[in-house]
Amino acid sequence: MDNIICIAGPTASGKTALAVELAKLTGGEVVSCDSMQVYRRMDIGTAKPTTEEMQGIPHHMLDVAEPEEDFSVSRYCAMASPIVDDILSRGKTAIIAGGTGLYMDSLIKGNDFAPFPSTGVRERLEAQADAEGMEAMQALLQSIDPEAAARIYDRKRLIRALEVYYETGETITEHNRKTQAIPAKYDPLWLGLDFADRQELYHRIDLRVDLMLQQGLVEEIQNLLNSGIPKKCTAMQAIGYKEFVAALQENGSIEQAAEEVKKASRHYAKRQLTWFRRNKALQWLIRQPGESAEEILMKARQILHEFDN
RNA sequence: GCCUCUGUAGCUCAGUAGGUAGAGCAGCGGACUGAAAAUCCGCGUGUCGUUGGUUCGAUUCCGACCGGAGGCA
Repeated sequence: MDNIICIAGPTASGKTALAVELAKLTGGEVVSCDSMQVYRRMDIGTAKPTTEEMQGIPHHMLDVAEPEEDFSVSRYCAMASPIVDDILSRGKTAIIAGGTGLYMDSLIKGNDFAPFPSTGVRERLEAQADAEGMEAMQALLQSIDPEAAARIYDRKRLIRALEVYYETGETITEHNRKTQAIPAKYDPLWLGLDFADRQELYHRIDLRVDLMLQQGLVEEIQNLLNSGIPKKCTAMQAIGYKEFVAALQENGSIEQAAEEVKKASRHYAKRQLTWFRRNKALQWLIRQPGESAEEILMKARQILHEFDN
């Protein structure tokens, strides 16, 4: 097993704090695995760890892109993988913590991604989908990659499957089969955070959203808007941003937008759990009602200890 | 006190011309290979307020009672 600990879990489950504690314990460094914390000037709404929360522990993969930029899994892996290698080469533990399951799995597996299409390809497919309808696109994919057509039914993935074929001449099914055959790049210890009582998680989410508002989330968003950031860039799709942007620009109430943020966060937390649950190597640290973060930390230490011996 | 309306899923409400009921939201489950905080798929048993009556059969009709809203005094 490599000297790597992955900490997965839904939003507001305590990943940031546990990562720092384990880093202090093992002499490690934290590698954030979060698709939104990579953006600069988006601190409050992404719950990016503060300097105080970091407690002197080096954190990587935070503030590595401008909000106007398009970030992606492949870019994340290209940047994070050398960082992990560097930490390991210095004999330290890499603690990969975050809630973006696709990024985390891809980093660990060392996924190779089909290239992004040259300019215009995606736009052309989008236009074609608008003009001819999804059934036509489905039929098109059926003719070049029946296997993918059978399992893909949402627009985004359908278009991606087509563009990969047009760009590389290889179907997405072939591409995926090849990358899946490659053994995983790293062999980490997987830890997962969850709550026995789901309502407890949801309550924490509510509190966190209220706290973000107190900390000045609306001002942070106003600053981004004042800087002229395009509303439809990837960063502005973040939960906690898109809802308030809409409220600000359409004269909606902040209170109502806050409720929407809480709701979207609950849905998101569920999707995160669904993603992580299929990882059978992951050892869950389930927090029982009334249990403290310290008790969870103790359980984590126990698991680490077992693996050291 | 009287009159009218109302009580169906966690919430908002539909419906059954008498044969025990269904939408949205919430909630739950799932998928996921260069947008992933994105994108998409699936899941609806609940004393039909309580209690009598009519009926082969009542959530549905009738009565009483208990909530709620409004009106008149």
